[in-house]
Amino acid sequence: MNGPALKVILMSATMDSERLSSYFSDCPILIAKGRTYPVNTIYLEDIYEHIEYRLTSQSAAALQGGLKTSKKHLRNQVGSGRRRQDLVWSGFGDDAILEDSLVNPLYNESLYKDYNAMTRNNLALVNEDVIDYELLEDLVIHIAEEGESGAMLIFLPGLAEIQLLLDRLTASQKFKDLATEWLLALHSSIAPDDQRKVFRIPPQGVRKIVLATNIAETSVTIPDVVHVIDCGKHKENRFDPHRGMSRMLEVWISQANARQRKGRAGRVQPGNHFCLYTKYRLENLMHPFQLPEMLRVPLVELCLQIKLLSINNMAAFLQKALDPPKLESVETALATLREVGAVNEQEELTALGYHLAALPVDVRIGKMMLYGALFGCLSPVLTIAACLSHKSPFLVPQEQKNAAERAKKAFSDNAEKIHFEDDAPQQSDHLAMVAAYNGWRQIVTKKGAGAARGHCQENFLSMPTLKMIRDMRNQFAMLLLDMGFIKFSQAIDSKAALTDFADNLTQPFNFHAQQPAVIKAALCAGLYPNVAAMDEKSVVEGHASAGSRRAGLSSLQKPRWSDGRREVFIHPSSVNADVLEFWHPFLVFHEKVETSRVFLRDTSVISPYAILLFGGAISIQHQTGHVTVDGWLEMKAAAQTAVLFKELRIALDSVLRESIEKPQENMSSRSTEVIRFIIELILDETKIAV
DNA sequence: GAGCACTGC
Repeated sequence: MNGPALKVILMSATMDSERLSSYFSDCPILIAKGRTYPVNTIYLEDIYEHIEYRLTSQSAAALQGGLKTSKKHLRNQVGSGRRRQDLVWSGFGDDAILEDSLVNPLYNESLYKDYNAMTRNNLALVNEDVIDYELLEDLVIHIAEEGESGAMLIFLPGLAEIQLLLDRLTASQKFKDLATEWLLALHSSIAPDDQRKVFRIPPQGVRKIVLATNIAETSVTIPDVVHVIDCGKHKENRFDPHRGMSRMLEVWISQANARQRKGRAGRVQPGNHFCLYTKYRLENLMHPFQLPEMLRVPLVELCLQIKLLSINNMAAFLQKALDPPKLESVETALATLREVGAVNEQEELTALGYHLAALPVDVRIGKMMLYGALFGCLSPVLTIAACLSHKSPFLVPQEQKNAAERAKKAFSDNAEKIHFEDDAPQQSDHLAMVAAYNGWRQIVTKKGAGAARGHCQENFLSMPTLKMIRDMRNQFAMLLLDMGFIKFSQAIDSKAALTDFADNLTQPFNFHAQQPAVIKAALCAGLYPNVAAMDEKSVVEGHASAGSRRAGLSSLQKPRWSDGRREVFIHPSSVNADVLEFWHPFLVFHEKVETSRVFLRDTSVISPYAILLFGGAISIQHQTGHVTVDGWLEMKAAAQTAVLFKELRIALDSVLRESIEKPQENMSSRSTEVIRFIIELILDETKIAV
């Protein structure tokens, strides 16, 4: 056949067609697009030109100061009376420095010859890196008063910014005088029912104004939008392979994002796209496309899948990708696979790696599921796995924040005392998820969907998320069954009985499903080395009797935590955020994200036993009676106890190897004994004093 | 004292 090769590419609706075309410039690509109307673009300079707005050196200074995105900082930035003070606080105390910093280094007089003096003044002073809420407010009011009818859609980077503008508009007298507006927020953490409100059509004479994140860029389409206001920024999650964690950064959008946002205006009639950035920035400073995903995310799962294809030279293979990742990123991913035990020192896929590749989850979550099956706590571990890989079922409606937090805390405190045999507060976000899911599941089966919906309302749970969690649990359970990790005490006779079999508490894989200590041990075994330890100075021996599990560690102030390399913070949404007294000085977590600080999203307090059994290398300091795990996790233990744990670890490793290499076969009686002994140890820590 | 958004085996 002659002529250019024909390439057929199936595209999802959200794929960036223009970026794709740029990759395949050698052959024509036909792109089908929905019908749209022309959209008029109004840049920052045009906004300044057309609305009465003067950026004074005072207000510009406030914009200069607010480079950080913390909420406190956001609030300071927009407060009108305290700007001078804020400047001092920001380190701009000296007026001479202040004046210097007010000059926009990007300002190019020659570009704006045809604009009026005030516009030029504003452009010379403005710091585009900071969102100007005063301008935003004026612009919204301007459009509300004079713009043609139709909904307004405002793109902002995050929830804090949405709330800030919402508060500003509600407080604005001018805006109140209009009294004909619908103000709505759109964000992924808003309950689906509230999200749906953005689709309603307002009555004649009322204008709908939606404040949204980039959820409205592709995921949610509001048909009647006529005016788009684009602040030009969004948040991006970037994985830093060097530090081994993700960071949420507020960055400039790309030209492609800007095009997509603009397109949100012209779906029912010609529209307007108001940009809070200059034409110069769009054309010369913004990247044509967003940083490709392969360069932003951890490559662990991708590398595991590639290993499964028996491709040995990982780095060379990935260099063939459209956007080859950095070598460092590949190295980090391989190091994680080695750490988890999915590949050996020679980088060959192990039996464990082979099983993990078949599970559609993060490798550590996959490992946690295998441990859950082996240690008889499958049901709760599947729930935790589903929550961590999808999303938490807990809702936090802004208006009922405190009540929602109390509801979650009640699940963690095991308030109903029906989910776990241990009735103590569990200090665990993960066990709160389990309690919430189990409670919901019981109500669904006993009283039906209607009652369950009421239960969700009362307890601030998301019904769609719980349903998704249920489906994911079933999927995971079927995969584990196929692999041979799930064994029934008596054969299941029909396919129907397999539905929700993972919930069956009479089966061996669930013998310990109601014992928090066992579940937490499985968590630690899977998620390790994602653990944090209380700062030495924060550890104060508690009031209860020594040696007892209830001993507790009390601290008058909030304890400080470390991941071994830096100070880390329990995320404020965690049930452990305000706890002063912990059962043990150790936490296990799944995700560590840096925003304003390094936060641990979901945490569970775990005992030193879990770390001794499932953590890294144990080293014993015979003289001092201290044991160190992985060189930084320190605990007190008699030398002979530590030696016993070291031996137990060797026995456990061989049991795991046996069951992972031949999951279909029944475990040898010795292995069964080892597992039984370890579970006894986990359940009754007084057996060996640590 | 804080939460861009998707997807898939």
